[in-house]
Order: sequence, then C-alpha cells, then structure tokens
Amino acid sequence: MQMVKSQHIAAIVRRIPRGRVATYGQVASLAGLPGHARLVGYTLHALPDGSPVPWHRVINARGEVSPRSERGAELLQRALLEGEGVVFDGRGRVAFEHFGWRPRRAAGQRRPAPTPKSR
DNA sequence: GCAATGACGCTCT
DNA sequence: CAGAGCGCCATTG
Repeated sequence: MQMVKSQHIAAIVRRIPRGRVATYGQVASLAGLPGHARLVGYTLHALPDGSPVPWHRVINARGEVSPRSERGAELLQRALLEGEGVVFDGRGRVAFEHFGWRPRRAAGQRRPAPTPKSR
C-alpha cells in the first residue's frame, strides 16, 4: 500500500476526541514521524473526500490554524472547532492547556512542561 | 524515475 | 514575545 502513510495519519487524527485539538507535530510523533509535522500536513491534504478524518482538529504548534492555500478555509476550521466547544482567544489561538489533546501513552508523553511558570 | 511543491517545527536573532 | 530561516519526508505531475 502506498498511501498507508495517509491511512496511518488518518487513524491518529481520527483518535482525537471531539472538543479537542492536536498539533501536526503531535500527530507526526504518534504516527511514527517525530519532527516531521510537514508530512502530516501534506498527507492530510491528500486525504480522500470520504475520509472520516476530523482534519479541522489538527492545527499547528502555535495553537492556530494554518493559512492554507484556500482563503477562508481557516475560518471554516475555526468555526468547526468552535462548534465542538473549542474556544479561541482574542488572537485566534487555542489554549492547549484546556483544549490540547493528551493521548494516553505509556512511555511517551509528549508534554514536557506546559509553562509551569506564572500560574 | 526525477523534480518541485507543501495544511510545519524548531532554533536563532 | 515576535519574526525569519533552515530542514524534513511524502505526494503529485
């Protein structure tokens, strides 16, 4: 299978619970490609139309949606997330501390320090 | 089979 | 904290 990659990534994204958002890097790490977030982004773009993949739940590490090629698409993604209960801050950013998806991994918690300083 | 593109991440300034 | 540059692999033409 050649597009197994997309299938694998799709499986990861599909694991994201509703009302939660994950970053490309996070999905990439879970997919077995740590540090290769670009692959996730491009692979998601190559996903078929009938893919049950909530791609709108996948955003960049900045906590904001990517300005994709199509103008307004980021607004659509943001609308979908808001429809799931995700809230954006005044700058259009999502608080990973509240909406960041935290997958259950025995020895692989990709969450070193969620800004422990200042509250 | 080769070349170019692409929905990012991380580090440095 | 914000902005800019480099690197990575997969998919498409």
